[in-house]
Amino acid sequence: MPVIGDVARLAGVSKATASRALSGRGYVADDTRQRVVAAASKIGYIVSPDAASLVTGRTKNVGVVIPFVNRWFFGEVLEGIERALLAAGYDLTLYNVAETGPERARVFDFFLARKRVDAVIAVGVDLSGHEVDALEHREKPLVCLGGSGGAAARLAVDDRAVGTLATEHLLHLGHTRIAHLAGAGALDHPASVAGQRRAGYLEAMTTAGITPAPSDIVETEMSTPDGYRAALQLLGHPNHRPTALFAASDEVAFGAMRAADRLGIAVPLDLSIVGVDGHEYAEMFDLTTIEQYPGEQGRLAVDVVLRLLGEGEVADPLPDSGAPLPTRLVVRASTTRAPR
Amino acid sequence: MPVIGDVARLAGVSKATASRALSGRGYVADDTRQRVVAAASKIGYIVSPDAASLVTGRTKNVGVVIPFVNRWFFGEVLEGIERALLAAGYDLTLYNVAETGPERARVFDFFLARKRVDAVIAVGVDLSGHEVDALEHREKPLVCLGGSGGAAARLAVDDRAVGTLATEHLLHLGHTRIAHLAGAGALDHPASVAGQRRAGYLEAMTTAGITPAPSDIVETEMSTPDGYRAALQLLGHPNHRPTALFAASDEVAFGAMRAADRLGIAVPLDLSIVGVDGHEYAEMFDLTTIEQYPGEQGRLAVDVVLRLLGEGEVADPLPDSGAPLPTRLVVRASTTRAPR
DNA sequence: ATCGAATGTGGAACCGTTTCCTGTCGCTCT
DNA sequence: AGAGCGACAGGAAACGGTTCCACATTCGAT
Repeated sequence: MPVIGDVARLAGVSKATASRALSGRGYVADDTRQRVVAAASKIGYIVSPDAASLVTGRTKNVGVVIPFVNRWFFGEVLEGIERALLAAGYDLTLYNVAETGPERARVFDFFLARKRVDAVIAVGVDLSGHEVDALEHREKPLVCLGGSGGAAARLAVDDRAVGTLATEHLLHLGHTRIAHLAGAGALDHPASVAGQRRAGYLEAMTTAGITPAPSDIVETEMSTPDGYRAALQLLGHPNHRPTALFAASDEVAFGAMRAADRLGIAVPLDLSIVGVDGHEYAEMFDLTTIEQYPGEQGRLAVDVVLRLLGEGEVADPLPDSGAPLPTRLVVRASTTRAPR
Repeated sequence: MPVIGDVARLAGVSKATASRALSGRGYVADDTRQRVVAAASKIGYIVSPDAASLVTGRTKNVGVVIPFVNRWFFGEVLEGIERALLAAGYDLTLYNVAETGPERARVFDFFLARKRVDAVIAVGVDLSGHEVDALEHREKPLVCLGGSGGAAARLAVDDRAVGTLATEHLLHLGHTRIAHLAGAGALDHPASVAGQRRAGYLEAMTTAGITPAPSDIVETEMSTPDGYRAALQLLGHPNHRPTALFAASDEVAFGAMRAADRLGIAVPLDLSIVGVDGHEYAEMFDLTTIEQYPGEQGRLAVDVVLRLLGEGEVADPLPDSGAPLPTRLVVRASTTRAPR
């Protein structure tokens, strides 16, 4: 395997000059540079990133910690991040970390603490103070996308407003008995995505002067199968039933639609359903939803990270760091006016 | 940031001994090791993987190239790989590479060619000879999971048999007019997953003495929305319709079920549907499917990779390298006897 | 008692880059 | 004409580990 010394010899220059010519830093005469580049490509030279980052301290690699890869939202974010990072010449090291536990601690204390990543993007994970400190102490920039606990740069949708908006949409349609399939984990972290959406729901209901029955709020994982289960539980009592349902995510909503179908409840005639995410399937299922744009969010997170790393060329200005990420209510056929 | 010299000094030993004590290679007296370890943890020492891999030539990092992260099958595989790699102390660098093109070439010629990964796992990607060579030339082990073109270690389901099995299931139920929603890309790569499943379907039909009408084979992307579109096209002519449908994947099958619902076609009364994958939602949708176990497949791929890397501790024996990965037909309510 | 192997430790070389420091030009400015 | 500066190139010192080699000790076997 050729090394830079080989390139230098072939081009008739010193290692120092070869390095400068290839990296584009420092003064190199134009024809010299050309000779070096030609020599390098001739013998198929490729720099050793290990050697380079050993001396520069930069690895051109960012770590992504993400609790799921197989939930639509997270998958989209991951794709967005990957694409943007690749375009910037960065590698992406994936840490799929869900629950708290020894495995998670190992990721933070061992994997991320090593010098292998220049920065970390945490998506949808509720970081402990200890975890944030560990990163900060190593001087690794940290960007949080959603989730909670991050003291650092944070990008997030206003999930409370999302919850309010979804609920108000149903209220405006005349519904009063509005149930909520709430994302679990809300209790541990009231600041979490699911907790915020639930808070927004409660706020809208309270503002409308309605107190939801406790049995009208059912916790569920943010998945279709569990949404199905939760919806069966919620809708199982035929005598008195909600006329509308705010599902904490589109995937939950799909499960609820399936449950309604199974129970012979017509959507939207007997039950209006609204979800959150703008899932790829939402259009097919005619689901009213509050869209967010996870792929774009991932791209944005990369923008911020690159800026934090002093990668100068990023042209577009930073989005107002405080401002929440955009969302949009898309009304489809799964919601309609409340029956009299 | 502490370096190994600091640890050595604090423990009163040489760098060499400290290194041996921490890595567990070579002879170190037991009490010496303890002193070194204590010193290391006291000052929070963590090895620099760059420095280590510079000299050893091993990075403890494997690259995964995968065309989608947001299709269920691929997401599951990725999760399985991640978990297994993490457990073995390896990092996973993700390359989300779909189409052929300059971006893909860049991944293979630049990213993967550098010394940053010890090996590559390619899942579901049809590798060109050039791409395989590039890796081989750098002496990087390559494990292919599904996909085609890999000359190297390959793990795969027998997708032709899967196609046959699914079709035979429908034939046994008395169906004769059996349509197929075929995964696209089959033409470019007849050896691809989708191409094999289609071949299996054709084989079973031919064996049964049936020649499917060309309009009964519709190509679709392996996604629910596109399955929906394709099924609408397939089932749109009310006069003569298939009584059964073999969808190239569960996700396609879900789209087809939705399309049937939309068209007022009852499943399974008017139309039996069988899919492939064992998708997380299959049970909820009562979908008959041929399960495969992508998470497990990912774990297996990691096993093979680790073995190729000479990671000795992996206890369980290699699965017979030629043998196809396991699958299982799971019959649910989406298939039933053909109407008379 | 002697020898060889096994065990334990340290010094120094090495991995492949980047970058600091020097040094040589050739040019412009005073 | 001499000083000063910018462009260019090379030697050598890092970066932070691992491992080869040499050397010292202990111990069991002959």
